[in-house]
Amino acid sequence: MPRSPTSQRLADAAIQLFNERGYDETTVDDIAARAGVSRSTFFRYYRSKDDVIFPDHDALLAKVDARLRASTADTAIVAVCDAVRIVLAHYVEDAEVSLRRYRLVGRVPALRDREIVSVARYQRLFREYVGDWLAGSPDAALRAELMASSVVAAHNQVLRGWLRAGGSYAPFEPLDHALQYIIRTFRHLENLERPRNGGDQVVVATFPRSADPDAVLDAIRAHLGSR
Amino acid sequence: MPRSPTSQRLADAAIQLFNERGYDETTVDDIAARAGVSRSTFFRYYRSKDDVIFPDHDALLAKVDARLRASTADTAIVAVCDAVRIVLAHYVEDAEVSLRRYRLVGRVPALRDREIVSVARYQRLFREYVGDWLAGSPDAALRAELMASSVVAAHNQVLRGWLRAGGSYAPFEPLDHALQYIIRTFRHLENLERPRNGGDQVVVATFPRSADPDAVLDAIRAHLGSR
DNA sequence: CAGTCGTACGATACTCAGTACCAAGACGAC
DNA sequence: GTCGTCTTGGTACTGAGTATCGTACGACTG
Repeated sequence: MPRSPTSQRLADAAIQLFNERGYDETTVDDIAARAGVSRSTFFRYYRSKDDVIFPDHDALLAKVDARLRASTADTAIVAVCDAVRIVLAHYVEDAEVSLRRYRLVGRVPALRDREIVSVARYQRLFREYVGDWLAGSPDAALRAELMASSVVAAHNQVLRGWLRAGGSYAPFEPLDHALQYIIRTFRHLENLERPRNGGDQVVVATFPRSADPDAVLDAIRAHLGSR
Repeated sequence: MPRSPTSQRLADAAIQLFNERGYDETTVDDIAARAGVSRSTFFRYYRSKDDVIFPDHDALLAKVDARLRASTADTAIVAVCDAVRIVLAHYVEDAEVSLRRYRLVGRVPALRDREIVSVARYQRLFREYVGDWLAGSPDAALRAELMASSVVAAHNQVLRGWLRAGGSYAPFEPLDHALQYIIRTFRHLENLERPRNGGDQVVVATFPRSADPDAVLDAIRAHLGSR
């Protein structure tokens, strides 16, 4: 859906004014005036003053949700990692807007809070998805929470790096790198949680050939932990 | 610091009214009136209307920060896991208040958002702490973000369970259980990240003896991943 | 062309959170 | 007694967000 011209003019006016005078120093009347419309019209297009900065989160959330539902991945964590790519892709798509918003949000605490809340919505979506997927398995809720928060954290980390660098590279390899961390991690966790079907499992640790034997023993003990 | 009587009366009045009429339907004037003070006085004790629900987050944050600085743990993740206990302990300490707040926050979106923002502050604190600790090691920022978010997620998960159960048990064993997940996980991650000093390392995968050979190959490939 | 219906806009008025400022009382120190 | 400080109340203001009404414009129909 192509945004209406009025909506676009309002967004442009808002960004301009926020950069000129700052966010708190800009009133909705100012924005409306510069866009050449009335205050009423502003609130018809945006529910609140900060909505003009975070417009399409709802649509993006819906897209992510759809992707999750349509996923054919064989693991919850893989499905979520796949879905989070959509989010990053969306930021990269109009890098201009993302960068302007990033610089603005960095200066205005109220907007930072608002962004945190938005991100939490994605995390919640992931958590519920993984929770359904794992339903019944031990510690399902906990693992769902951990997976969701990890994926979101990885995404945020990569996104922030990309934004700080001014969007000067394609951030998808870094994202995949980070997500590999997580996938390996949770595959590892699944192994930890899978002493079933008779326990006919061989546990092996890997060490540098030069390692101190005592260190090896300590590490093995730690690895086995409270299993 | 024992809270002043006026502050206490205001908090009580607010809770009462929020439960009677709902949060949005209660004005600051109402609260002040029921507490028998003026509106001005309310804003002297609480910066905003929702501050009356989330009072001592700043103090708690400071306590957590102090604990981190004083930590003698040998691993960043252990230090953070230790620090997060303070937070849970604080909730458990006055379970009454925690439970009332929990029930209220569950019904009021604005308060939920506010709580999310508060939690993010802890996460940020953890992230910076771990980031400093790991400074220089590969993927330090990413790992710091992951550790911080995981610890916070585990804490939230345990806390929510405890609150949902009406605070009917001591939540510290569940917390330790969850934190064990994380500590094992990140110890694992450190191992993955240590193919240095010559790379004279043997990589070994572990599988049930009954596993399908193709599945084994796939898993090994995935495990090696982008290493 | 005339009538009409729906939509988008402007204008006004209102509620309420949050800020700034000032005046009055309480209370101890001296 | 008086001075200074600390707390409170009162008053006025800004600005976000809501509700409502009237109206102009265009489209569609007869």
